[in-house]
Amino acid sequence: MSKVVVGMSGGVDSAVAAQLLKQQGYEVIGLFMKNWEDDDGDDGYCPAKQDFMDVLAVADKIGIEVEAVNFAQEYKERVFALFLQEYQAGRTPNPDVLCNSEIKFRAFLDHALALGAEKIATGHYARVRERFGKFELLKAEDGTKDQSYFLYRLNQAQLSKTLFPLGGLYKREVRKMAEAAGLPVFAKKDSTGICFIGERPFREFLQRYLPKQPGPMQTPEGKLMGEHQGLAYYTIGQRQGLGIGGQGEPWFVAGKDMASNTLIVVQGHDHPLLLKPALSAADLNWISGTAPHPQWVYAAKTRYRQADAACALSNINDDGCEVEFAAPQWAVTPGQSVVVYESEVCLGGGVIRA
RNA sequence: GUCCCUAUCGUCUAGAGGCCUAGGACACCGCCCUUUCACGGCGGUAACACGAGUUCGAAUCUCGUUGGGGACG
Repeated sequence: MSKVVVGMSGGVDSAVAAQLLKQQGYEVIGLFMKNWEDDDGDDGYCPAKQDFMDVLAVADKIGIEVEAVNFAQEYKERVFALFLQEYQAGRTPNPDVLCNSEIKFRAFLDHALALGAEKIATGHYARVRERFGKFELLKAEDGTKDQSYFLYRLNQAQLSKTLFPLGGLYKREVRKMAEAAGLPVFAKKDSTGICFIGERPFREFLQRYLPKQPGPMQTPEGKLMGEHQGLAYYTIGQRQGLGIGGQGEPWFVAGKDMASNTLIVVQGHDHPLLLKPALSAADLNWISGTAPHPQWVYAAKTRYRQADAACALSNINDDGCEVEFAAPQWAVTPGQSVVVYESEVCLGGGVIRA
């Protein structure tokens, strides 16, 4: 009987994942991670505590052992530090992408292996397929919940040890199974916000780490439209929080000039400066271990939950590549990830530079 | 310091006596969406500068006061 360690968050998804594995005859151990403790001194309730209670309740129900681990140190060093560094540089990072490759599928994986597990599992909606000795990352069956975007930084070694029990299921089925199995979290609301940190007023949160740095908000022509609180607090395509009222269409962030501490804003959702026909990416990761053929037609997402956009890759090398889209993409943002697909297969991707 | 124009939600405005318990857009707030940040969808708060008239009835007419804008000073 092979041993699997399941990452359990306290939500429905990981609960059902654990339950399915148990049903399938694995020796299942649940592992609860606490990776964020910056707020522990603050008053107010601690959601992590409730989550752990939920994990215990679920584990008790399906009859598995649970352990809690703390990777707060690792999270801070390998994810959060870079997160802040990117914001400071004016980019908009995606911490959850790093969290997966550095914490869930590294620190956590290592820990599980040390416990004698053969595999780890999570409640992610994605699939792994072994083909010709290689492991492929596939989109989830439930296209509306597909989370392969967040997993594009995984490699062969990581995928070879990973199970995604929910990959072939629809979210509503998962909830039904949870209810049928009597799992107490069957109706629990999906969690959102940065993984392990949670949903919160974002600007306020960033301000705890990055000081305000007010400066001008200008149109591309140089007309002063207002004052921003600090370039780091804004992202390309952002509309809310600019405070530009009055005549006509809404305003959006189109760019940042770090040198002059100026936020560039434009009016109208379809302003040309918000549309980019191509981008360049760096810090690439190809899941198969080798870069895809240039010139073929692929699909890519520039942000999570975007529709796939037809594109071609070129100038692929160790440092980066270029991605050209069939149709211009809206609000392509440095720091976010481009993730490349070939139909259902997630090939990998990189971090957008420009 | 004579005369003229103008004064509506935070902002830009619709409104030319009853259809206005004042409409829209943008902003703002909330909810939904969402394991990033955003986008998006839905909803909400909020104004007739003030006073006195004329009218059955005034945001709309008149007269003052106050605040803005104007090639005689």
